[in-house]
This record gives sequence, C-alpha cells and structure tokens, in this order.
Amino acid sequence: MRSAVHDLLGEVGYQRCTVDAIAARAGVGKAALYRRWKSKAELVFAAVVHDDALPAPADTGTLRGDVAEVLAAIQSALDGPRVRSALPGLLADAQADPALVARFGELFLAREREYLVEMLDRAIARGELARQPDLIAVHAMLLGSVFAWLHLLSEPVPPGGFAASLATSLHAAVVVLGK
Amino acid sequence: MRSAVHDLLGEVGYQRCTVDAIAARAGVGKAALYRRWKSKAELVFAAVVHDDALPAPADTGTLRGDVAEVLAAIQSALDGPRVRSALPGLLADAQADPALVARFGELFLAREREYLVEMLDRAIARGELARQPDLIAVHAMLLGSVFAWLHLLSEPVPPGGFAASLATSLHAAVVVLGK
DNA sequence: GATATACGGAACTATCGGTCTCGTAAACTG
DNA sequence: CAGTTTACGAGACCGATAGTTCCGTATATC
Repeated sequence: MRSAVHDLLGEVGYQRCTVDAIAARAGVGKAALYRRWKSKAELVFAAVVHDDALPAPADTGTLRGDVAEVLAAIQSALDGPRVRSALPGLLADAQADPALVARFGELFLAREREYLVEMLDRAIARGELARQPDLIAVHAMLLGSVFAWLHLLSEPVPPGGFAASLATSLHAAVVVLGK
Repeated sequence: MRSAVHDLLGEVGYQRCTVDAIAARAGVGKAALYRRWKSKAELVFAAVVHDDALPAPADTGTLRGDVAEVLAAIQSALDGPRVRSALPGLLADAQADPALVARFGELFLAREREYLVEMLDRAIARGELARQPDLIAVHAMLLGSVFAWLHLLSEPVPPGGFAASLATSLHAAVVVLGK
C-alpha cells in the first residue's frame, strides 16, 4: 500500500500517480482506499509523512552543531525522492482541504517546532543564548531555507551533508535573535 | 483578461479558477486563450507574474537596511492575495512543465538574484563584507524565510513591514557568509 | 453450517484541461 | 460597394481522473 504509493511517486510523480494506479499496484479496490482515506491527497500524505518522517535531531553539545543537525533532519524529510515529487502537489491540494493542512501542522510542523524549542532551551541552558528567540522567525528561516533550496531554486544539493555554510550562517541568525 | 484571472483567483482559488470560467468572465472563447498561451498554468502565470511583480529594492546605505528592503520586496511579490492563492497550484503544475519552470526562473529568480548581487556588491564596497557570500545560500535564506512564513507555516504576518527581527537576523547570517 | 461483513473489481458520474467545428462579424481587397 | 479572407465567440466534443455505487465472492463470526 504505502510501497505502491512510493513506487508510483518515484516513477511518474504526483499528478500521474492516479488513484486507479495506486489501487491496481496495491491489488486492492478503489473503494477500500476511500474507506480509509478521505481523498487522494490524504492517502498520499499518509504514505509519505509517516511517523519517522522527521528524525529527532541529536544534542550535539553546541548550538552551531544543533542547527546543522536540524537542517539535516529537515533536508532528509524534504529531500527523499518520494517527498520531493509529492510535496508541491500536496501543498496545492491542501489549499482546498483544511483537514490536511491541520494534519500537516500536527504531524510535521508541530513536531519540528518541538525540536526547535528543545534546541533553543539547551542553548539557553549553556549560555549560548540570553533568551528565547522569536520561534516563528527561527522556524521560517530553517525550514524555508531548505525548502527554497530544494523546491524553489532547484539547485543541486552540495555533497557532504546540507550546506555547511548554510548551517554556519543560520546559527549566527539564531544567535542574533536570542541576544 | 488579466483582471478576469485576478478576480477568479481571489474568489475561488487556483483549482476552481477553470479555463472555462476565465473565458466566460473575460468574454472570449477558450480557443482564443489557447492561441496565446500554451496551458492554464502559463495563462495564470502570465497574469500573476507581471513585469513589476518584484519591485527593485532601494539602496538604503547599509546592508542591514538593504536586507530588510529585499525581504519587503519578496514579501510584496509573494503575499498579494492573487499570488498567495495561485502559487501552490502553479508550483505543482510547473513540475510537469519545464518551460514554465524556465520562465519562472528568468522572470523572478534571476531578477531577484540580480538584486541580491547588487546588494552584496554595495556591501563589499562599503566594507561591510569581505567577500561575495555563497549566493545560493543567501538566496535560499531570504526567499525561503518569506515563503515558509507565508505558505508553509501560514502564520499571520506581523504589522509594520516584514518582521524586523527576521531582517536583523538574516543580516547577521549574510555577514557571516561574507566573512 | 448460516449469516454478516468486507473486499476486489468494475461500471458509472462529474469535472476540467485541451481540441475542434461552425456561424458570424469585422477587416481587407479590388 | 461587393466579394473574400481572417479572426473570433460560442459551444460541442474528447480524454483523463477523482470519487461513488454496485455486485459477486471470500472471509470471518456466531
């Protein structure tokens, strides 16, 4: 089931990954799919944003390292071949499906924000930050930078983990916000 | 024509802004639309990304001010009610339309990058930066932060220009990249 | 073993992007 | 002024696809 969606996303992308094709590939009837999921968008979303979609970034001991870790986690969540081909379509379909927006917020954004809060709390405890920075701004910068790189600019990702320079400069950005 | 697309985008969003509806609203036949534009995506794109879509940011005399200016320009380009409802759909459709990706790159990304280069050159001339920072990283951070704020996190935009704290911290990020 | 539930499969409906045809009105030509 | 050509509005038409319904069957439950 999930693998049927994964395969089709990789082979033909989101638009041509039709519900009929998913059902045929998975050897089930369309009705069964629509019994469990409300729409194609929900179905693909469920197959792509599984529980371990966003790995928990480790505590590296420094804010600089933690920022790099979070960036890598976001990259791994946004850069899989499946997600990469599914994300634009899902975002578009989500416009007409508030429930999907809510689930995306709960399953991905909220969890990501938790990780950010933990990271910032640790930095404050270490004395690297004086206070909690504007959480929305931090979230927008970290998530947005990776998203833009992968999905807007469509630039090739440099080898060796996500751009070290990006981590360095975003670390500086967070420090300024927590001053 | 352009106003028909604008009206419909505002009223019903991208998905339900059908070509039939555009033709009817504009009082023309569908064939006439397809004579000028190759697809619905191209048509909407042309109506939304007009030439003055990305205002040229002014030289404020400091890199800090210029970053705020660029952020404001990006916000104005990404936050109009039309663009806001059209962008996800256009990004999704563009996946299957390389020509559209190319035009988006030329009309928006390339122009934006020009502005960034000018901004960075001025900063170097002033001695605020020692060298050209990684342009892709700068571009990803500035564009991505605004995009994520508006289209991913769907947080309300704070009043009084685009988040001053975002400008401050992204300024610091750029400084680090140009060190 | 009888009954109820769920399923695979397929037919069906509605919507929408894109193409094609037609009749008409405007523009051009002699 | 008359004949011809061109472009257009209108709408019929086609193919693809999301979503629904129905049916015969297999599986699970009692």
